Amino acid sequence: MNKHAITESERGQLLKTTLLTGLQGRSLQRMLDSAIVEEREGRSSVFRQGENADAFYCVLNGYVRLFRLSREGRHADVRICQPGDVFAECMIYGGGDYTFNAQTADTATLARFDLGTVRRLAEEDTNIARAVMTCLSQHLIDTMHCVGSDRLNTAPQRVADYLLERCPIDRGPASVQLPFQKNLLAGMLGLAPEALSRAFSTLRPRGVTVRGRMIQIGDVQALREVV
Amino acid sequence: MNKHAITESERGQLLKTTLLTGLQGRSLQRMLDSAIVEEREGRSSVFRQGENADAFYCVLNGYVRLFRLSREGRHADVRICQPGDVFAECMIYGGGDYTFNAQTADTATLARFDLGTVRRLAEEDTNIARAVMTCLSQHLIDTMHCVGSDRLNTAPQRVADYLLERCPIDRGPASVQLPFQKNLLAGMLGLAPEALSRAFSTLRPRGVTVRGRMIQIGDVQALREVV
DNA sequence: CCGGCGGTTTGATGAACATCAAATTGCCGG
DNA sequence: CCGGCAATTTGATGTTCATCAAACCGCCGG
Repeated sequence: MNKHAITESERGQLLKTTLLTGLQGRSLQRMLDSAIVEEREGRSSVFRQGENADAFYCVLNGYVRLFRLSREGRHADVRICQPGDVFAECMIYGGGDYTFNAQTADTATLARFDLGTVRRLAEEDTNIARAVMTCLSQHLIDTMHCVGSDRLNTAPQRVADYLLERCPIDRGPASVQLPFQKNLLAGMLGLAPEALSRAFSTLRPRGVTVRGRMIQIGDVQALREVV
Repeated sequence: MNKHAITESERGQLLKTTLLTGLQGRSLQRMLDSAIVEEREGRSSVFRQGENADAFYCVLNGYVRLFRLSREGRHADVRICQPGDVFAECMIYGGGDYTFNAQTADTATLARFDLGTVRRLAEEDTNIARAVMTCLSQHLIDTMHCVGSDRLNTAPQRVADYLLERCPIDRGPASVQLPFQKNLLAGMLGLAPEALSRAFSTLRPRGVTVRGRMIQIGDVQALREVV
């Protein structure tokens, strides 16, 4: 793993993250100054469940799986983080140990923030406190949505939801390019990879065709009926 | 629904909520001053999904279901709130509309906080900001735990988890008194009531006996093996 | 062009859980 | 103590999804 201070292009990516967007001037600079950039290999562990929490992260590039392991060794993704996402920021005020594992899915660039430092900054600087609260709030809303979605919708419905959410248009045909392996999408939707594949098959009569990472949607309106 | 300013005994209960515990002095007083207490009947709707969000709540007494409805009318609980819990606080900085429904399960006493007012207080008062962040963080950690638990554990394991978490002791026999109907427990664990009942049956050979709301555990150690 | 490898799909099977219906229990007011 | 109602349990059944195994595909290095 390669650690270094922040470069100009990384600065641009950091500005797009849920945490730093909305910050400017002195507040922004303080946050940027406290960041350390890490270049990581694929499948590298960022932290493990049970370890003492000392940092949280922004994803600049690549993907990170957050997951838990059962005693018997089964594996369940809790969240898939993309560029722009922030993770483990709940530990700033959550204290104690990490409650899940984090592992890069592919080579990834992360910005690391020290928990204590940011906690101090948040207490001094109202703007930073607001940024943290906004980030936590959005994250909580998303996670509650995830619980509801898991409990309410079947696999094809969750897949249709995902596709519709990144559909630029409202009606007629469209195409969606998956930003990562189907493997990760399965984890994001709480499915085994096989189940994702079958969910796509189920959607085929509804006008969804799959070619690698490229998904063609015959009619967006029609797909909306599935959900 | 009966609305009134805060009484002395309600004050005591509010102090125990995730949000106000940790606050004192002037900061605490500001929050208390902004609260309105609502006495509600059972099954009364606190707010609905899609409505413009203008308030969040602390539960002083009784229970509140947070749930989503599918288009076909199916129903899924996202969270069951108990006395001491705070809900919809993610809207302080989440903005926009409520993303789920809230309904009292039984007669309940809630403290209502105006979103705009508390947002303003949080910007002025570092202590209040810290309280909000702590509350959001804990809530987020719990909700992520819920996602992982739903995806990783079977019904009997989730029930065992629940029982063990409110078990005062570490080994030997114990008993746990459910604070509410099994109906609510089922919703909390993401199960149909029938599935909860069957989960208890599954645990019977492991030394768990059920008599109404009173659950007897033969050996806590043994139950821990189930998880 | 060939072979190999990882990711994906397909097939077969079983476990877990929802759903519907009916029996049972618990609880409350009379 | 007796209904009566709601909550819970039990039974029967079907759906959904995980799991294991095998086939398939795309991609890359030789």
